[in-house]
Amino acid sequence: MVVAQVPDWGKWGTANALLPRVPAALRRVARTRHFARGEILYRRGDRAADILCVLAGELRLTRASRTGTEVILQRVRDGFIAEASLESKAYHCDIVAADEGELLAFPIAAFRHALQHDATFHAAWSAQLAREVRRLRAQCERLSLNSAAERICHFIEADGDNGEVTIGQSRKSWAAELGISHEALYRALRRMQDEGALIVHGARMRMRMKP
Amino acid sequence: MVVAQVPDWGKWGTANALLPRVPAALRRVARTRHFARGEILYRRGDRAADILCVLAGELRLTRASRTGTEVILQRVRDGFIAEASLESKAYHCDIVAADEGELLAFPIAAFRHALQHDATFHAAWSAQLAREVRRLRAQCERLSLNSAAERICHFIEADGDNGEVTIGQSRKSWAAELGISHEALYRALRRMQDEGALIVHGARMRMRMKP
DNA sequence: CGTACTTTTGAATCGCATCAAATCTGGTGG
DNA sequence: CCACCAGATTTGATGCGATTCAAAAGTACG
Repeated sequence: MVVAQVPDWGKWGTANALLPRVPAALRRVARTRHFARGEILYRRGDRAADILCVLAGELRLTRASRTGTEVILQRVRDGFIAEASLESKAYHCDIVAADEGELLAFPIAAFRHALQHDATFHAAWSAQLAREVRRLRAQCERLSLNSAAERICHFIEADGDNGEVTIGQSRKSWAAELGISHEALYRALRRMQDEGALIVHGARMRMRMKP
Repeated sequence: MVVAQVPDWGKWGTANALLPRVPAALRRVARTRHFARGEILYRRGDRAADILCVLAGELRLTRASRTGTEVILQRVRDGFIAEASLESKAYHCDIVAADEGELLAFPIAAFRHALQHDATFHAAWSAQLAREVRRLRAQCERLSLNSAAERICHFIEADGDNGEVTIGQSRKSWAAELGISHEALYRALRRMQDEGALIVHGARMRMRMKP
């Protein structure tokens, strides 16, 4: 792995809630790594040696079904990814770079040690896991809806702010996150616009209230 | 809430990994509660006052979609449920009893205090959250499959043991967990049996390897 | 023995997946 | 600057599988 000492902690950790709570001893053993778009950082089954935190770009936790379709399980642009790997010997998913960027890698043993000896940090970590649990429950709920339009509405309500959301990705990969084909997504968006239920401006879209 | 002092800690906690790690101070403030089949213990939006642990029977974390379909997000017969409520003021889902049974309720403030002061307990709690994260990711992956047969196979591989699984619930509610209608489940099971891909014995079923 | 619920099968309908193809886009190199 | 390419976007046609509504048969329980 291409690594380097972390140069400056001050510039990171503004958006992510957990990073500022990382204790000094753990910071000292963290390494940065640059990644290119499309790069596969870890594969399912690889030994889980590090806890990863995305600083720039985008990483995704994915799994390929038997038929070859890629399922997006987590999508992170700022913060920790694959948090559950702390408790297992190997990664259970692939970790791929959707956008060129940079990550922080914390050796797992040091990470465990820090949690064990810093209750504040441990509390922040638990809160992070709880957030991820809630996010995943919302995603399960969304995937249980059986029309494309319903999933789109659910996404805007859950991930958006007051009926408005900005899609931070291509529509094609948004479709994968919603568990539908990209054609179905395009058509559903078109129909919803025609019916006046949705207003689309590029990557920003807004639900319209029913009369 | 109908509560009572916990009579005997020795009889609980054999199957669940976390319960034996609960420190004494927290045990002293725990209460038991009996629940009847069909009872709704908490509704979405209710203030989250307790962390719940199922001792007997079955509790489910559910959410109703706009169209009225019930989505099953978690199903627990032995262990903690709605763990993420530790981090929020209110429950985000309904908690309903699928089978008559009994639960332990830990006041949230005392639970937080115990985590903060007992690193071993806190580590066990984090591990529990991580397990739930992995379980939910598997469920998301399953719900991303778009045929009933594929979801059945995925369930047997993920929740079963070496291609064999015992369904601990009615097929109707299994269908809800798989995100398909119960008719589709019956038909898919029938087709898979006819094709020789699956052997069904009541609640137990086994995948057959391809030649 | 009746009631409530699950299990099972049938028929009709609808929406999504899939394959195909055209257009548009951003980025690369000549 | 333009040609070119890869990938995203968009539209069309077709078939399949799931949903839905309906109804019968089986099962558990008081």
